[in-house]
Amino acid sequence: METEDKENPSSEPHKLMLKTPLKQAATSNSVLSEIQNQAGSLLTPPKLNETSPGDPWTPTANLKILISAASPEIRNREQKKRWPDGPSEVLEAKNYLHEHLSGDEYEKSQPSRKEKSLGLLCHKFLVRYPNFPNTAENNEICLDEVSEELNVERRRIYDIVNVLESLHMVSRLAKNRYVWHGRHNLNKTLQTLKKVGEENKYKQQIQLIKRREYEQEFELEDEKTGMVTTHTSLNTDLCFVELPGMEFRAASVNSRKDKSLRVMSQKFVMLFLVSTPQIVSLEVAAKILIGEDHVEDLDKSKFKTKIRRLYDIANVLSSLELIKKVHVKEERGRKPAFKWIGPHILPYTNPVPTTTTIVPSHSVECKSAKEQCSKNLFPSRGKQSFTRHPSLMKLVKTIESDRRKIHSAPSSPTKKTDSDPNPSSFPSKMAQLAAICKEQLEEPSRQLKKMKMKLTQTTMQCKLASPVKSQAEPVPSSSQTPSLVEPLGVLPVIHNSMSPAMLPHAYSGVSYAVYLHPSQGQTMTTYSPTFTLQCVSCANMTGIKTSLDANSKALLSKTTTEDGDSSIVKDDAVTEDGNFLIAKEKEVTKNDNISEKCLKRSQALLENSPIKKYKGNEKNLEDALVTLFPSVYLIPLAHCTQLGNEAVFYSKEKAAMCSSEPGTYSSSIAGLLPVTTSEVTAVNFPAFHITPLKLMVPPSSVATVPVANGVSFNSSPDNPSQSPSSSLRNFTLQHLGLISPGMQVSANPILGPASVHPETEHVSPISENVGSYQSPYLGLRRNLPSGQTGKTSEMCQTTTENFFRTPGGPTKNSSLAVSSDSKGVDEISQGTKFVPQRKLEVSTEAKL
DNA sequence: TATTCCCGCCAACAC
DNA sequence: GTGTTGGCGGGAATA
Repeated sequence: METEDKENPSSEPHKLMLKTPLKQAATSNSVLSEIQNQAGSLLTPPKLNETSPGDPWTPTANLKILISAASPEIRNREQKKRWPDGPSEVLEAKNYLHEHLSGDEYEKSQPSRKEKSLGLLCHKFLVRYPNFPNTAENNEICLDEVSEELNVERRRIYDIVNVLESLHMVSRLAKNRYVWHGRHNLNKTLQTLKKVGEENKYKQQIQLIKRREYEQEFELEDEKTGMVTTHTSLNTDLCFVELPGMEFRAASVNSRKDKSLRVMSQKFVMLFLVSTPQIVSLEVAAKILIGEDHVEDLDKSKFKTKIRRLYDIANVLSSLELIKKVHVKEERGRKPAFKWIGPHILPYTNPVPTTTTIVPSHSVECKSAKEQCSKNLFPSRGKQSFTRHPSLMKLVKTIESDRRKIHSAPSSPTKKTDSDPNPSSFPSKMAQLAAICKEQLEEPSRQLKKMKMKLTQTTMQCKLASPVKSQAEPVPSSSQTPSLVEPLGVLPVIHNSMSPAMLPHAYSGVSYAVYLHPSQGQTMTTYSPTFTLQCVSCANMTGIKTSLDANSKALLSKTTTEDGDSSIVKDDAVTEDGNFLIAKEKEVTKNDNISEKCLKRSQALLENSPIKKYKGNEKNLEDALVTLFPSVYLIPLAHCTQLGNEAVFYSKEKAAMCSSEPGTYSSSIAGLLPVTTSEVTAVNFPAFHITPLKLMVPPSSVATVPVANGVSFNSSPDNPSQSPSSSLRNFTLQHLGLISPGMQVSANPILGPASVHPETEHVSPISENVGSYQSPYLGLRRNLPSGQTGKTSEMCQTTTENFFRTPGGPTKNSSLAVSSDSKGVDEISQGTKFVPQRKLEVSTEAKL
C-alpha cells in the first residue's frame, strides 16, 4: 500500500511519470526538478492541497514551468516570495536553464544517480531556508509542499527531515508540518551530542572495535567474525537527544526510536565529535550502532542495512557541510569513511565565570557537567514530550547535577586560586595530594612558602608573556629559549615539544599541577617504551591492558592525509555565536615508518605479561575503560592563576596536539603535554629541585600522575611489568620513608631494553624519581573503586576540560609549529620510535 | 567487484 | 479506516 498515492493525489501522476519507462520523461522530470529548485520553486504550489487541479507534471504544466522559469517577471516575483536573498539563486537558475534548455543534451541525458541523490536533494532543501532564520517569522515547512516543489517523494523528505531533526535544525510541529530553525541550535546540539557521546564512551567503543579489527588481522584464533561482539557494545541505548523547546513529536517516537534515522544520525554525529581524529568509517559506525541495537541479532544483512542508513545520513550531513567523505586506506583495502568538517565543539565552554574554572574543586566542580546536557535535553519548564529511555533519564539527572555544580560560584576553584595563591586554599583533596608529594619528597613545609613566592613571581611573568600570544607562537626547537622567563637552570631543558605557552612558566620554576584528564581514559598515549611522556593508568592491570590495546589501535588507526603528511595539526580557532570556541578539527597523524611488526611484537610481549590473564575477560575490559586516566596535563599553577580571569585554559586539545609531535610519541587523541626527558626533569617537576610539585588531581584521577620519560616512566603501558601493585609498593615504601622518593623498586624486564630512548641515557636520577614518583598515585588510584572513579571521571570531565583549556583558546597552530620545529626530538627519537600502527590513508573525495 | 544509495514496499502508528 | 511516518532491503548505478 503506497500511502503516498492516497495522501498526495497530485503526486501520483508525477510518480507515474517517474516510473515511466520513457527516458525522456524521466529526464524532463529530473530537469524540472532542478529548475524548480534552483529557480526558487518557481511554481511553488502554495500547498499541496491547494495545488491546482491542473497537474504540474503534465506536459502542459511542465511547459508552464519552463516558461515561468524563463520569465524574469515571474522569476522575480517568485524570488521575492521565496528567496529573500535570491539573486544568486536566480542566476543559478538561469545558468541551469541555459544549460538544460539550450540544447538537446538534457533530453538525452538520463537523470543520473547523483542528480537524485539524497545529498543533492538535501542541498536543494537547505537552499530554501536561511541558515539563521528570523525566529519571529513563520518558518514552517510543509512536507507535502516541499516534496512537491522538489519533485521528490515525500519519503525522501522524511529522510532529510529526520536527520535535520536530529540536529534540531527542524522540529516537528504537527502532522506534515515542521518548523525550520536553521543553525540556530546547531552548536548547542553538537555540544550536547558530544557530551552525550562522551558519556556513552563512544570513543572507547570505537577503539575497541578497531582493536578487534586489528586482532583479526593478525588472525587471532579466538576471533570468528569481523562483526562487533558484545563487549564492544556498552549498550547505552541512547534515545533521541532533545533540546529545550524542540521536543520530539514524531508519531513513531516510541516505537521506532531505537532504529530511528534521527537517533542514528545523532549517534553518528556523536562518533565524530568524540573521536580523534574526527574520521569515522562507516564500518565502525555501523558496528557501534548495531551494537547498541543488540549485537546478537547482527548478521550480514543487518550490517548492510545499517550501512545504507549511514549513507543516507552521511549524505545529509555532507550537505550540511558537517562531514565530508574520505577514504581510509588500510592494509585490507579502502574503507569508506567520513570526516568531520563541522565546528569543533568543546563541550560546555559556554561563558562561565572565569573565576570558576581554574582549579577543579573535586567535590563540587568535578561532579561534572551533565547538567548542561540535561537542561538541553529536558527543559525544566515542561513535561517530557515522549517516553524516554530510563538510561537517558539517569544520564540526564547526573548531567543536571553536574552542571549545577560546575556553575556553582562558591565552589569555584578559580576564586580560590585567584584570591589565595596559598596552596592550602586548594580543594582538600588537592591539598592532600600536594601534601603527599611533599612528604614523599621530604620537602618541609617551607616549600609551600617558596611556592607562594614563585607563584607570585610567575604571575608577574605571565603578565609579561601573554599566554595567548605565546600559544600562538611556533614552538622553537630544542634551542628554544624561555624568552621572558628566566630559567632556573637547574637542569638542562630541551623544548622540542612543549607548548610555547608553558615553556616560560616551566622555566620560571612555577609549580605545576599534574592533571590527568579523566575523559580520555581510552586514549592511552603511549605504546612505545620510548615515549617521553606517558600517561598511565594503573588502576588495575586490566586497565593497562585495555588501554594499551586501545591505544595501539588508536595508533594503528591514525590516519594520514592523502598527501602523506605525517604530522598535521590544523587550527582554525574561531568563535561561533559567541558561545563557545570552535576549532577546526585537528588532524594528528603519526609516523608512518613504524612497522606493524613492532606493534605485534609489543603486543606479544604484553601477552606474556601478567596482564594477559585479563584478556578475554570482557567485563574487565569494560570496567577498565571506565577507569582509565591516561592523559596528563602539566599546568603551571601561576599560569592558571593568571589566566583564570581570562577564561583561558589549557585544553586537552592543545595537549593532544602537542602529543602529536613526534617527540612525544603520543596518540593524537591523548591529552598530554609533550616534554622531553629533560623537560620532565627540569621543568615538569620543579618540586624536586625548585618548587614543590603540586598535584592537582581530580578525584577521578587521583592516582594518575604520569609524567616521565621512556625508561624511568615504567608504569606506563609500555611497561606492563609495572603492575599497580608495584606502583603501590613503591608508593608505600616511599611514603613510609622506607625508600627514597627517587627509588623505584620495580623493574621492567620485559620492555625495558627496548624502551631506552637515546636521551634516556642522560636522564638524571630525578627523572627516575619522577617515574617512581607517580607510581604511588597510581597505586592510590587503584584503590579507588572503579565504578566510583569512572563516574567521577565523567563528572569531572567538563570542568577539567574548561580548566585545562589552552590559554587563548585552541592554539593548535602552535602545535603545528611544534611539530615542524621539533626536529631535534624527532631525529633523536626516530630511531627508537616504537609506534605500532596500521597505516591508514585518508583521501578526501568531493562528494558533491 | 565493491561501493553507493535510489526506490518503494509495507508495517507501525496517529487520528 | 485512512493517512502519516519511516524501517527496511532489493537491486541498479557508479566507482
